[in-house]
Amino acid sequence: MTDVPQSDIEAELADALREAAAFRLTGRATINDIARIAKVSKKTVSRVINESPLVKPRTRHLVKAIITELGFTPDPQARALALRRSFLIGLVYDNPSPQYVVNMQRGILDGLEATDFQLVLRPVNRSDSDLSDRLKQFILQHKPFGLILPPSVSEDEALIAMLREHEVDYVRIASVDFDLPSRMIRTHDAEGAAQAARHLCSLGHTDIAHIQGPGTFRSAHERRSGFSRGLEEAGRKLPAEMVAEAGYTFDSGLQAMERLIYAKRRPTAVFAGNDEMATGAYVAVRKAGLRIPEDISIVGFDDTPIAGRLWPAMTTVRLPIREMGRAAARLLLDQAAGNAPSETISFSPEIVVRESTAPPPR
Amino acid sequence: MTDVPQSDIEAELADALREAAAFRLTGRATINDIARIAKVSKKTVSRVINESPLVKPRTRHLVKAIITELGFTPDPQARALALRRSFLIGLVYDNPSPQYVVNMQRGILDGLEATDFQLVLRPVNRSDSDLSDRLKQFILQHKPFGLILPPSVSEDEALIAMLREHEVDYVRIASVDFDLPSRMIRTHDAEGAAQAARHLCSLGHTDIAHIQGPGTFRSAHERRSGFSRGLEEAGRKLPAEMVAEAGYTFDSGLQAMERLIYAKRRPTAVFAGNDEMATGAYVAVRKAGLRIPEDISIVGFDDTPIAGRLWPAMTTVRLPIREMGRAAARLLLDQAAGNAPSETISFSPEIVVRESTAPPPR
DNA sequence: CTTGATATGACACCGGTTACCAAAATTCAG
DNA sequence: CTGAATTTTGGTAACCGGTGTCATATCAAG
Repeated sequence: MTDVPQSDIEAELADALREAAAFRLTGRATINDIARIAKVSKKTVSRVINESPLVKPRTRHLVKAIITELGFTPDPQARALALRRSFLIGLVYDNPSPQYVVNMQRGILDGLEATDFQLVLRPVNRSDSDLSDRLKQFILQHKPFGLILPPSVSEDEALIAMLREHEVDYVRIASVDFDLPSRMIRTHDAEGAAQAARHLCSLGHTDIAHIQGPGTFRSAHERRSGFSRGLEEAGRKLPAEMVAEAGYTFDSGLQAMERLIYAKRRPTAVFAGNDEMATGAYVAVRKAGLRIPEDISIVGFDDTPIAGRLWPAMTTVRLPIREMGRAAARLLLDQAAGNAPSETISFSPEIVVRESTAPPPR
Repeated sequence: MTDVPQSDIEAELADALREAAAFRLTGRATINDIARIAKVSKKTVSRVINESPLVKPRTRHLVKAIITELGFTPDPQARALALRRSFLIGLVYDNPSPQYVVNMQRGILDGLEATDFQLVLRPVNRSDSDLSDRLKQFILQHKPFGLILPPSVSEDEALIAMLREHEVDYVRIASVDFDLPSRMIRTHDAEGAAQAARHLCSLGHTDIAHIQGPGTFRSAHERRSGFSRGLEEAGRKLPAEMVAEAGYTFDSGLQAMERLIYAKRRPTAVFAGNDEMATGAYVAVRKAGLRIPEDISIVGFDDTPIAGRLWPAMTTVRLPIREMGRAAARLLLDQAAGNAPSETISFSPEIVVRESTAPPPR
C-alpha cells in the first residue's frame, strides 16, 4: 500500500482537477462545491481557507489545488454573517471633507489592495451630536472590521470612548497621543512647523507672522507651538500680535492675512497652519497690491495638490498623507492577522521649498 | 367579542411594548426577537419590513410599534446573503482620481443618506485591462447593488458590456449617450462650452483659442465642438491653429498655453477644457510676464474648488457635480423601489463669471 | 357551505463558521 | 505485541439573520 502513494495522490488530484474544470463553467463555486469535488467536508475546506494547522498536508494541498482551479473566493457576506463582523473599513471624517481626504483615500485603498476589505466613507457632522447617532447606527448595523480616524475626528474623546464601548477596532491618525495605548499613526506636526521657521529665518526674515488654525484643533496648537519653538531656536520670537487665528478655511485665511497686512507692523513672512489658509493669504496679498515672494513670503502646511498649482508655487510643509493612509490600513489588517496589539507609527513632515519664499525686501 | 376589539388591540400592544422595553437592554434585536414578542412568525415580520401588502393592518401596526420600540434594523449582511445582493454602491473611477470625485462622492453620499446603502470606492486602472479582472472580481464577490460610472469610465464600452453580462445595475454619467436605453445622468457639456464662447465674444474678443482635452475622451470633443459652435453663432471661428490639445492635466495645460502664447498670433482669450488645464494656463501666462485678465482672459470648465481660490478668481463653466452624484444615487435606489426602468436626467452647466475674463487689450 | 382571496406560518436555504463528536493514527505502558 | 490513552483529522449538526416557497388558516362573499 505504501509503495504507490505518490502516484496515488497525483491520480486523485488529477481526477479532482478534471472534475473541477468541468464544473467551472457552471457558475460561481461555493465551499460546498469544493468539498464535494475534493471529497472532504466543508469544514475541512473552511480549515484550509483559514490556514488552520489541523489539516493533513496532503489534504490541504488537494483542496488548495481545487480552490485555485475554480478560482474560488469565499463569500464576504456569508462570512460576515457567521463572524458577526463585516469586511468594511470605514473612513470617518469631518463633513465638509477636509482637503486631505482624497489622498488619504488613495493611501487606504493602496493598503487594502488585493484583500477582501472594502473602503466605505463615513462623513460625520460633529456639530449635530451626529456621532453618537449615525455612526453608532452604522457600527451596530454594518459591524465594520475597523475604522480609520484622521484629524480632527481622531481628537474626539467622546467618539473614541463610544468605539471602545462597542469594541470596534480603530486606528487614529493624529499629531498628539491622548488615548490609551492603542494603534495610531502619529505625525510630528510641531517638527514640520519648526522646519518652516528655520527656513524663513535662514532667508533672513525677522518680522514673521503666523496664521493659526482654530483653537479647537490640536493640530493647530501643535503647528503654532512648533513654529514658535523653531523661531526661538533661531533667536526670533512669535509675539501674540503676529498671530492671527483663522478656521482652516480659504476665506478665514484670506481675512486673517488682511488683518496682518494692515497691522501696524506688516510681516515679511507668514506661515499658515494649512495650505487652504495659505491660499487665502495669497489672494489677500495680491489684493493689497503686494508681490509674493518679493514683498511677503508665504509658507503653507500639508502640500495639498493646490500648493504646486499656484503661481508662484507654494513652499509648504509636506505631510505624507497617502503613506499614512496606507500605514493605517495595514495596521488595521495586522489586527486581523493577530499581530502586535498596539503600535505607533510615526511620520515626519518635510518642508518643500518652492517659489513663494525669498529673502525679505531690501 | 367584537365589542372590545379596540381596547383588545391596545392591551395587546401595551403588553408587547412592555416586553419589548424589558428586552431592550439585552443587546441588538433580531427579526426573531420581534417575532417572538409580537407573537407572529419571523416571515410576517419580514413582510412588514419589506412593506408587503399581504399583512393585515392590525398586525402591521403591532409589529411596527415593536420594531420602533426596539430600534430594530435588519442586518445588511444577512439580507445580502439571502438576496444574493449586497447593499454596497460602487463608485468606479479612473485611477488617479479626477478632481471631481470628491464632489461626486459628496453628492452620492447625500443621495444615500438615511438608507442602508454604503458607498465603496473602486478606482480602476484602465490601462492594465484591470477592468476585466479586479472589477469583475469585486462584482462576483461583493455582488454590489449597483455601480456609478462617472466619466471617463462611463465611456468604456467594454466595461459596460461586462456589466450587462453580469447583470449588474449601473448609472452612467456622461455627456454622450451611446448605450442601450438605460439610466443615465447626462451633462450638456457642449451647451456649457457654447456659453463660454458667448461670454468671450460678448466681451469683444476675436482672437480666441481653446485648450482641448485628450482625444480619447468624449467630453473633450463635446466641449470643443460646443465651443466652436458658440463662436460661429457669434460670427467667429475656431481655426485649427488656435486649438492646442492637452491631457486634462495641470502640466499639459501649462505646456499647451505656452504653445499658444508663443504662436505667431497670440490669443487674447482662452477656453480650457477643464479647470485643471486652465490652472496650468494661469501659470504659463504669469511665467510669460503677462497679466490675467488684462492681457489674456481665461475660462475653465468644471468649477472645481481650485477655480474660486486662484487669483484672480477663475471664470469657469460650472457642472453641478454634487447634484449629479445625488441624482445618480437616487436613480439607482429607484431601481430598488421598482420604479421607472430607464430614464435620463439632464443637467445643464452654467457659466460662472469671476475675475479671469475681461475685454481684450486696447 | 363552498369558494376565492387574503393573511400567516413552517421549513428549507443563502454560504460560510463554530461546537461537538467520531474515527483514525500515534504513543505508551504492561 | 497488544490494548489503552492521546493526539490528529474529518464529519455532523446547529447557527448567524434574514428571504423564498408552499401549505394552511382565516374570512367575506356567493
